[in-house]
Amino acid sequence: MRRYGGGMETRELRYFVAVAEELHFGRAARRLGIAQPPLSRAIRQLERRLGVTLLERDSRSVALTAAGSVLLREGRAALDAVAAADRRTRRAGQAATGGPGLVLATKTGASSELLPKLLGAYAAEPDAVPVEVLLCGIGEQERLLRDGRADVALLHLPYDSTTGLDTEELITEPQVAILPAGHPLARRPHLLLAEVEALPGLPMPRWPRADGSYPDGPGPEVRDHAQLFQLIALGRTVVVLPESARSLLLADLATVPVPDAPAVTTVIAWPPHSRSRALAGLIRTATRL
Amino acid sequence: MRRYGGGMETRELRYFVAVAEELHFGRAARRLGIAQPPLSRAIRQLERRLGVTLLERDSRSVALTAAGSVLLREGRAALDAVAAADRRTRRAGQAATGGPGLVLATKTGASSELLPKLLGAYAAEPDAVPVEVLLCGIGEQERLLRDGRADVALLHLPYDSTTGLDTEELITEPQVAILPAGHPLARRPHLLLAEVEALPGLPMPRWPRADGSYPDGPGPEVRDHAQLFQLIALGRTVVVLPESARSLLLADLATVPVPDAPAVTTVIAWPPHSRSRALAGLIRTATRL
DNA sequence: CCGCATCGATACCTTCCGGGTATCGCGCGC
DNA sequence: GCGCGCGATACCCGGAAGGTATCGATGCGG
Repeated sequence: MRRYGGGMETRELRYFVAVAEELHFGRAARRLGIAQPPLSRAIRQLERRLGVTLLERDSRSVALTAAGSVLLREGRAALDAVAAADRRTRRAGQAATGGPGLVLATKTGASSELLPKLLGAYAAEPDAVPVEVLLCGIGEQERLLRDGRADVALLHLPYDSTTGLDTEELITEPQVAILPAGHPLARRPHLLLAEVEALPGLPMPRWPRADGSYPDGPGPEVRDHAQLFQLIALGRTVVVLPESARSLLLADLATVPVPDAPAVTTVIAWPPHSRSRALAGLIRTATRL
Repeated sequence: MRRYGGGMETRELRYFVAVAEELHFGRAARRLGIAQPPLSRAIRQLERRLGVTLLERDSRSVALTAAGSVLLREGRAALDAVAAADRRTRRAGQAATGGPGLVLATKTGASSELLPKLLGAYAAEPDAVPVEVLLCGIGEQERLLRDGRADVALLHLPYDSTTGLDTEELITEPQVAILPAGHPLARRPHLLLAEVEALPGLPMPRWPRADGSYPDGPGPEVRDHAQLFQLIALGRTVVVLPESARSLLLADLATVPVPDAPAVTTVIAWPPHSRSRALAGLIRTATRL
């Protein structure tokens, strides 16, 4: 049995996170749908109750203190946990009335072979529940698991981080370079990573980050695999992907093994404390594939 | 940038967790320091807003629904995260004024060789901060990390669970049986686990669980290593411990290797998202020992 | 079968706090 | 110097949280 001394309210956390992200009380207030004065007051109260200065403010600028950055990081995690509690409880309530039993998050276009096999095998289990598949962008999965929008995800090491998640390895596969069918290197038995990266006139594509912005660089900005493959066919870029990406290839593309590229391991991941009956079943099915 | 739609307040979560743990509105209200009617109302409001029945109540008993158990589990995690945000922010504010920079949790009596070495080596680092050591009971460490009372912990696999934590392995050591010096088996070169467990009249001791209660069984209840060793010396029990426990042994005790007992790995563990400069330094020092 | 105790729900009142409007104080730029 | 942007302050209002009294149901002992 535990005691939770009357601590911070999530409202205060939401307010602080908004201000800390905007570094501007007016904008933060607008984003929160309240007026600016109550927001100022709320932050001051929070600072007084914590006995800590969170924001250094003069009338021209607002900046985070060291304690403020800690609360920004921890506060986001806490808000995610609260949001997860909310969503998962709602879903648990509706599960009885036919809603999806599990939400699985995976990267768009990835695991095109594994995923149908997994869903098929699981659906055949005696106590299977409906599985909703959530296709999402790069690096989005961890967030979805944390805030309760997903119960389980397929991640790809070493690209995705699994810190704070429980995982089981499913398959490991080598990577291949994907080239236009007519490219001179397309007939080579294999390529080295360095060779692929140094291909003149064929810079690696740039994927969007979590916030939607693109890193700097020479390569084209791509948003999904369809776009990517078309650009490769046009001879504008090149990419190294796990072997299984072959299954969604266009006709005029060729693959060449890249033995020194790190092998990609597909893992099934879930938040550590949530071990529902249905989730356990799905994981068991996955590891048996 | 993320939006957190106006969701649950921590007060509601605290209330629900109290009721779910007590399964009794009156007791829960007393525990929370409020009257019973506002508590009933708060739970009803929570249920209405979630659109989910959390508790099945007739006027004689209260029981959790499936959704209720989900909210109990997720709510505890969320409250821990909020408590962690609170505590870590407070500490970050006081850190400037000389408070402890890091709080390390370890089991009382364990790692008696490793811990001083680690603290010594870290203190010698150029940018070391003060480290407070928190001695705690079995299985308490995960909780301390989760709710922010500790920043880092020493855990012992396979006894402790590391789900949801980031870890680095430090050392792995075999286990030994600890016997009274005069015991007939004390002169054997090694013992099998089965032999130790079957010792007539020497049942394994029982350790308290997280909630303070003891599992059933024939062995004596022990609370710490001093108590345990005294009981062994008295010939009332026997135990299998990692080799390094030798360093805190009494004179009239003997150790015998137990090669088939699982090796114990000491790991340093920390919550996944909190990677402060000081913490990174401590972990680096630890892995270099 | 009838009090009686127990426990959650309801009714009603009070207080306090979250939120709004108006305004101030301050620093910057035209 | 004057306007303007921004955060802080002052003040008011409404609603929600909390308390007291009471009800209604249920199980139990006499």
